Amino acid sequence: MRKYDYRKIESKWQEEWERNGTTGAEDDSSRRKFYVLNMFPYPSGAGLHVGHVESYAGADIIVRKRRMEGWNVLFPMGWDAFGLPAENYAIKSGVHPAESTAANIDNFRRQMKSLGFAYDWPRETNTSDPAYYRWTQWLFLLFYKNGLAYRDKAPVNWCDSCQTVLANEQVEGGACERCKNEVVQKDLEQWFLRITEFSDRLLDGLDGIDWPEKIKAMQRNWIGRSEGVEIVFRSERVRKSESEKDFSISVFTTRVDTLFGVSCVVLAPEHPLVKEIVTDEHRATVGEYVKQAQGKSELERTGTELDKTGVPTGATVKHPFTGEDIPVWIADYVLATYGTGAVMCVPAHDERDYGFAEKYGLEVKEVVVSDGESGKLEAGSGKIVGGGEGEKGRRGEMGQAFIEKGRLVDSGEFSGLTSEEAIDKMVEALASKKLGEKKVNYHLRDWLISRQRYWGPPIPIIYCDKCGEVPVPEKDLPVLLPDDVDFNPTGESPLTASKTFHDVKCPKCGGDARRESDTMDTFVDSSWYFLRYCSPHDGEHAFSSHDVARWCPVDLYIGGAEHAVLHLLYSRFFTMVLYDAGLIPFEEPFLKLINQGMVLGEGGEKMSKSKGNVINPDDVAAEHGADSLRMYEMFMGEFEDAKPWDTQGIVGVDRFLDKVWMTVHDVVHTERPEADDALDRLLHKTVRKVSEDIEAFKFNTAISAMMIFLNEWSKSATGGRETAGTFLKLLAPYAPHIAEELWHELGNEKSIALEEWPKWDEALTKDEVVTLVIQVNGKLRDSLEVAAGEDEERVKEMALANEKVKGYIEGKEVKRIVVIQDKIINIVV
RNA sequence: GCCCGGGUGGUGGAAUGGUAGACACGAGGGACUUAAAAUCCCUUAGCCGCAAGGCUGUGUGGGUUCGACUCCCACCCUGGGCACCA
Repeated sequence: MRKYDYRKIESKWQEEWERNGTTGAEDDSSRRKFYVLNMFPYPSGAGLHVGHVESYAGADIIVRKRRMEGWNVLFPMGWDAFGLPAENYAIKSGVHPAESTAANIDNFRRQMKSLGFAYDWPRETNTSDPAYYRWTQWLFLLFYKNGLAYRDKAPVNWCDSCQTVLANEQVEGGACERCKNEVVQKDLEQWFLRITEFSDRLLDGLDGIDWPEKIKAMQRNWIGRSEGVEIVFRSERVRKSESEKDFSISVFTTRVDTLFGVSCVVLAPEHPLVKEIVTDEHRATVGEYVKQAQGKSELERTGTELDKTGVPTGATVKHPFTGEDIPVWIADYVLATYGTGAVMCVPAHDERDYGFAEKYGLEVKEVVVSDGESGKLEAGSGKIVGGGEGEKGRRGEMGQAFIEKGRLVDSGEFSGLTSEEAIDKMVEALASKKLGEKKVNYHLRDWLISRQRYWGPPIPIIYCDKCGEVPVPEKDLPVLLPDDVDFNPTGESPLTASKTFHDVKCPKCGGDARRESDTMDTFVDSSWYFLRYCSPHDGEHAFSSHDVARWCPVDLYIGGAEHAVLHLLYSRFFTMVLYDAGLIPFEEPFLKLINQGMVLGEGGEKMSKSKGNVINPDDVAAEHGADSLRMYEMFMGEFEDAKPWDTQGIVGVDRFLDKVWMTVHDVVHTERPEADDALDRLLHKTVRKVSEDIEAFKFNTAISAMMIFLNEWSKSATGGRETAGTFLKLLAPYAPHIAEELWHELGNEKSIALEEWPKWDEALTKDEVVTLVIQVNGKLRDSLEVAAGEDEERVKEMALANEKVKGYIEGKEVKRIVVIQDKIINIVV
């Protein structure tokens, strides 16, 4: 049985706060601003998840405390409302995505309000609202005008089950991140955003922002900057027939120092030179191999690990230094999309090359870079031999290639140089022959934003037979999504089915034209939503530069880590583009990022429908109240760690809140004296602990401190209205409803959310009497109660006079006494 | 393979060089009650001991230090991310 009716007081105060606009940001530039943002949710049919609650409650606590401290805080919420699930639901049920999305949003909003999150509701934003996506389209045109949006035919990722192309970032291990279906490569004409132009800025910017190292590392890896050398291998071939022309192959390598170990040059099967260079003798086998490689999915090609396949082309190229003939092969372990689509194969110094060379019995050149200890590769076998003991033997066992740097051997004029020196010298030598130069490559690809689906913002482009690609004039925005469409996916956008949409007049020449029928990736919507919140009702601009300059960048961004190389990378890219366009005065959108830890099921496994271990926050709130739910999630463990749900554990928080209720009521109804010295000191300690812990996101230990205080206070006969008021202010960010109710029962009129955050007196957080631990040789033997700040000599005397201590030091020589003031004394004998 | 984390009671977790296990759950015992619920009080790392007390203990093995969960080295296990990027 609960001690109070949380249902009644929670809904009462939620209505009251909404009526009085208690939680809004103010248009007041005289106070310090603070912009806290939760990643906005996709409003799914399943409603809010306890993981959402974790994230939102953490942000809400920070926000409420900062507001009480006098900051002008912006804390908005909105909906990432476009996306596939709504469309898939429409295919199944016939309900229009706009309709199901609106219903889901209503449910999400109801849930959020029922949990008392202090969002600035008048700023609510919905990406599927024409008033929003009009500006998403406007931003696309801005990119287009600046040469940052382009259409290109390229091999792209296609998901057959979602019936659309995907960005590289949306492919996980060769499968669609959404449906886990295998992704295939297709050559299609698609729209791209030129994110690669920002590779270095996206990389460098990471150094200046306060984000988890993990996310930064993921972005660095994803951008994948790699410095190396592009080497040109020339054919200089002796022509056997007219069809055989001279050619040259560029390869990219980060290890030009191993150039004297090259066994062959390997092209990706898709490399454009393949058809040109293959000799008549090998044309059939090469053609067969290329066909077979293209039939393989990404998953098959990358899944085979070290089992390399390939075929020779019959062609040869000249080694740039020795002039030796180097055979040219094709193999599908070489990626067409990275570097030049061709590599030099150096079996002695690269494990993949080693595997390839071994399989096909290619000539394996001996080690050309050595650490001076390792043995050489045994001619022909490729095994490292003659290593001897220790280091060398170990390396031999692990086999294969020596991939570290060292000193060059058997490398002509470069022999004897270190790898680093050799790289410089070789680049110089290659450059003078025009056979090579330094080159930087990136893993990052341009962002493919076309989607062959309905429920997204239409790409504002018109194709005219006469004028070609024509951007929709700004005055004609938004390009509205039509309603007369067939949702069943056919591989073409459902928008092509709409005649009213598809057939238009060219804005330039007035002739017959057709609209681009693809929509944009929903990640485009979410790349700028944090700007829209600053002036959500602006009908003239995507955002007001004035308001954005006031509120942005976002000071604190809280959300899941799953967006590391998606939303979090794209938003940074958008921000840089808008900065360059002179529209915003900053280059990084989110100064500090915190990832909440995942809330796991009771067994410690991920919550999932199939496991049947999903906890519904509505159920928990109905049974325990919103305050208990919020507070329990904060108490479960460290905010950033994954933690399992424990249905039994929440009663601890119930009991705590009940005890708060009883204790404050006792204060209200009896004439309790104000806190005595001991309780007052504990209160000051608690104020400090809670204040500091909130700033450090250590909500669990802040709650623990409040529990400790309450346990003492409820037992004490002292601690009146003043104590109660201070305590309730500390509690208010965590459990806003009960705090508000009791605050009013104490006789206050104004909302506790508008009160001032309590301060602590540093002197009162220190005890007058401290427990001093006595150790002998580092082992705990006894303790002393002494006045704080007691003199060191005096403490030593007391310790040596201690009866227990005497027993341990009797007959031994005291070598040293270590005294740490007010903490410990260690006697070394 | 590479890059981040993490390993502490029956459980969630505290403690970032100074009394390991705060706080909470669970469990055991007691009070109140005709009874139950609720509440309150006590016990709760392990081992030895009637007790006073002692010994052991933070994944494993070493090291630094008066003192190590905390710092250093090596290893084991585990969660997550990336992965034929040349």
